[in-house]
Amino acid sequence: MSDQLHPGYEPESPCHYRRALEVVSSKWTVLVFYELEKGSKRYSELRKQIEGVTKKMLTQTLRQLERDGLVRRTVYPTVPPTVDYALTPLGLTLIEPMRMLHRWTEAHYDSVLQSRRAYDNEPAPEDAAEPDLAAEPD
Amino acid sequence: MSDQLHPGYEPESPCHYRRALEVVSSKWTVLVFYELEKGSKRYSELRKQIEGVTKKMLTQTLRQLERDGLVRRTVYPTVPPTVDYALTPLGLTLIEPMRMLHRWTEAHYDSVLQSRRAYDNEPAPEDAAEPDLAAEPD
DNA sequence: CAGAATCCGTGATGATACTG
DNA sequence: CAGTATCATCACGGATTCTG
Repeated sequence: MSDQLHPGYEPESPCHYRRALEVVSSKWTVLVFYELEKGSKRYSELRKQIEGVTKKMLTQTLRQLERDGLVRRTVYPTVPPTVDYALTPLGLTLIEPMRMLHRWTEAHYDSVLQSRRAYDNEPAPEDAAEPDLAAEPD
Repeated sequence: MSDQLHPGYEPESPCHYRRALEVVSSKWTVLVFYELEKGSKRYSELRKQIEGVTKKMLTQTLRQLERDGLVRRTVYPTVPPTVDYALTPLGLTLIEPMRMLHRWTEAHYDSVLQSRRAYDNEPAPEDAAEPDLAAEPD
């Protein structure tokens, strides 16, 4: 338990914007959420669905979500251990806000990418005399 | 190799959930957003409002937002440089989703904190026979 | 199967100093 | 005022090994 997901900048974030992200913004959290949205799943299930996640990070993410009361962990005392994860009622309330972000991305992510490309093509606006359109040849 | 603020797990996040966070989830991004929501501000203004941010991080955050097309940077050629930052129309569209998260936190953050405390008081559920209510006296 | 423990690289972040 | 540049740290996250 050496790894804590959230470093201790402050005991509690003063801003509600930050508090929300504090709960959600981990790399794998959203993906776990996305999977559990569809229903409860086993540990190995999650590992298969969430490509690229290591056991360590998956466990760590799930533990944090459990600690925050967003996910409930159920252990069945079978001979090979069986552990089931599901969203709690509290966790379910987060689905709506996350869907909002989801829809925003669907609607505007192209614009973001476009803006990034445009930005990356402008070398360095040291002298803003006249806009030079000859950025790159065709 | 050529990585900016976001680690290159993949060229572009396949999941819209993650894409949204890719844009928003930086530590200072939300705070900058929170300030610019009220109107355009100068660099030094932002530095004063956002406590604890260094010039480096503020610049880095603003540059990223500018690159993503969410913030517009305006330089006035005064003798002491004056730089103004404001949300773009695209940036404004992000306010709504972020408000959702904001409200979620206002409504449920107490539950999260409560859950954390409860979780931290349970030492180690090695044997889950019966729920022991005598965790620790007050 | 579902983790725990360990080692370790990398990169984000913070502090400081310099610039135009 | 509004940055840039450089350095140091340290937690995040990955890979591996061990366990019940």
